[in-house]
Amino acid sequence: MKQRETRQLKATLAVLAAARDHLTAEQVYRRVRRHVPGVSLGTVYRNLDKLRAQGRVRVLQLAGGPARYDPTLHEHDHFVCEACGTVTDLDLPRARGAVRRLARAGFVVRTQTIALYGLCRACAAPPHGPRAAGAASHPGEA
Amino acid sequence: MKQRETRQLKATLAVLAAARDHLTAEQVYRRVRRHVPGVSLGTVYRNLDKLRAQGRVRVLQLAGGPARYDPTLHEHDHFVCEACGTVTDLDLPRARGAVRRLARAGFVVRTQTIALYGLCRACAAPPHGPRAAGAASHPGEA
DNA sequence: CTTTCTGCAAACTCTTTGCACTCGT
DNA sequence: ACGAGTGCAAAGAGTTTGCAGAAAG
Repeated sequence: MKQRETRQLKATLAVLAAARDHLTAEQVYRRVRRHVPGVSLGTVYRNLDKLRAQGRVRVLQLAGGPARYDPTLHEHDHFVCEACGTVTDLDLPRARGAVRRLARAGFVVRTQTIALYGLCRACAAPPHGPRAAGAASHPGEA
Repeated sequence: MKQRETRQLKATLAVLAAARDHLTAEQVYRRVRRHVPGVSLGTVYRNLDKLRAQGRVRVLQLAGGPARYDPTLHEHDHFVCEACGTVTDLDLPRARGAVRRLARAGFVVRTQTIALYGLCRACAAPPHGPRAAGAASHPGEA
């Protein structure tokens, strides 16, 4: 029942903490593999879920795509570029009044996620055409 | 290039329009099958996507689960019960100021989705214990 | 008739899991 | 030594797609 500090778990947390973007499980896997060459993707998933259960990582489920893991713990919001897939952190004002009203009506509100979808600055005003979806803005992943 | 009004498409739209909840593709499939017994799930997916592309249906991608199709077209928000899975419509105030600021910074904001997660009234104050996840509140699905 | 759409089934993506073995503690 | 953690590979959910034939216009 007691948590162990395995190399795989430590490396996973380190990768997430070091990343300023919002990595997918696959991306975390590729980076963890640099430090722990033999890791399996299954283990990365298990550890990511463990970290989530402990509240050490947040999971972002964005429209049509793999889950993204966010090491930033305080409640914040996201802008998702539909062209290049980049996720940008935002700090939007929360609808506190409405939440309080729900609470009074008997609901228990645990989390609130706000996501904006559209085109990021780079893709909206392309000097040389918009970037390709997915990889373009995060090269050299291996 | 021209759209056809097939029985399958008509039935799919009718099912969505009649549903006051937020159906998954599987649920739409089961209901469409009542009217067009031979439909395939693949066709339902194709038609749902067609409707989405035409802006006749909105797609809700909620944390860890299948996509849900929402016939309500105006921008609105959702409360998701983590216990029974029910999705409730909300109308929260939008962060218009922040969106305008983003637009001025060069971003193109196309959609904004707000989702609250927690326990609905029924699951928060259970007279006879909380409902089981998933089916409990939507029985009789055929 | 022409062209889009359909049913079927296989393929695909993302994620979870059973099992035997490994490694923290 | 004990048991949580691991690697592997297979299974699982959800969704997409290629193809030959059906059917809308």
